[in-house]
Amino acid sequence: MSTEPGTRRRGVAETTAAIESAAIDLVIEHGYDQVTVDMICQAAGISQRTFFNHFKTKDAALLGTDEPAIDQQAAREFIVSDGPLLAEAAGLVRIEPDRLPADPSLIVRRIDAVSQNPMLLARQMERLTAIEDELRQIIALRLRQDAIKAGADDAELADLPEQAEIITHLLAGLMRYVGLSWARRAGDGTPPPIDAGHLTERLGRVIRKLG
Amino acid sequence: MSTEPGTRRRGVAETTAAIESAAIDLVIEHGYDQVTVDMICQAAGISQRTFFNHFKTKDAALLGTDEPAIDQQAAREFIVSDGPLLAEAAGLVRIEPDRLPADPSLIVRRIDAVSQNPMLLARQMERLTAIEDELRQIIALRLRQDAIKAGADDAELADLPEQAEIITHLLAGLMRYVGLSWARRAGDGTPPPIDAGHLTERLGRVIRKLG
DNA sequence: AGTCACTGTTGCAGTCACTGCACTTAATCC
DNA sequence: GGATTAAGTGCAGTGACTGCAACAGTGACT
Repeated sequence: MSTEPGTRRRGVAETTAAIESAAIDLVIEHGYDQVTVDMICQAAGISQRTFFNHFKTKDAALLGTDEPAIDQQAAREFIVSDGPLLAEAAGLVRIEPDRLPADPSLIVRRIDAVSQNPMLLARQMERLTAIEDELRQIIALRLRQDAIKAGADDAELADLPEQAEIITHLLAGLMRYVGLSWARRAGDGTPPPIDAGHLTERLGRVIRKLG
Repeated sequence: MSTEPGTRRRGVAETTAAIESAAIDLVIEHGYDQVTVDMICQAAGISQRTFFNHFKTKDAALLGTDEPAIDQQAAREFIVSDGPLLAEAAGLVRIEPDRLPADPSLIVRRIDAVSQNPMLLARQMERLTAIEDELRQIIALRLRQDAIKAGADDAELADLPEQAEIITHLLAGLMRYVGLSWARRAGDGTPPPIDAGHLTERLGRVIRKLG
């Protein structure tokens, strides 16, 4: 009896992927509010309890397991770099490559579903706040580096933490733009890599106008 | 028998304010997760059903009824202004004065509670997205004004909407900072007015470092 | 005084998201 | 072949939230 005589037997990754895929498809078809966890479970062929063993919340299943994180190597380079601060900082946050879903179309479907839904968008923002502390510290280090190079006095150095905080908040807003514009460019095909050069150039033009 | 012989009699505003105040205090004391709607109801002296007649969700009670909105008069001045773009734009978003709670300390307590909690922060962000479209259009007008003054060519003008979008996202991040630092400065006393000059000066120093 | 509409409030029953605990079954290791 | 572990399940319970029906004051009209 190899055909599911009760408890399914598959790897964690497979089940997780099945849940994610089923959840996204259902939300795209019926809308976020109309989809219950029970429906997702039925579509994925599992029990509700198993669903919550794989995902902490319904939203988590829709956002997926690929959380944004700071690229530590890039962060070390960032601190001592001379390049444009904001554009470079935006490049620090990436999705861990080993957590990317096996099915690439899932990402596009997900962005489609998430961008339609304010609730999910808010949750996605919430994820970013998790790494904001880390980000602020890295930016503070970079500011310190820059200030020392420029021969700053003590009063200026003392103000850097506050400045780092402002920049971190600006960056949080910027990252939302990066995500959105990337999704927009992806359309319904395979997502293209983020164009760092393009972002840098455009940001440069924008920043000059802010002051 | 004037003392609550069953159904309380007070205006909507009074009950709403009582709920908000009780909710905030409980969250500050016990933390978001530890506070149930039932607890809030008990503290405010109402039934659960009444709670949900006043607020759609538990989060809504904590965020309050005073939603941020754009000051239209200020917006008109902003479009033709020569001042620092980002700092001035941050001043456009205000809480409608007639929706301010009677008890001024409530705002400070609320920001305190909200800033502690990622869940609530996300919800607050969600509210801001409601006015982001409007904000983007205003910024686009200002950019156009500036560009024409500077004698920009068609290619530059065509890029302005995209730039406006980036700035709007940066601004969304900045507003979070403004709220936080304002609450921090308020401490536990009466909230002081936001110091526009201070913000402008500090932002100017920061923006120079972004490029 | 009697009726009427309105407002603020309530209880109750039910759905949905989510959790803790105890338990089964299938694969794996020794 | 028995012990261990990984994946999954059932169940009972909590907390957020909704729809429905009802009830009590408040004022207004007659």
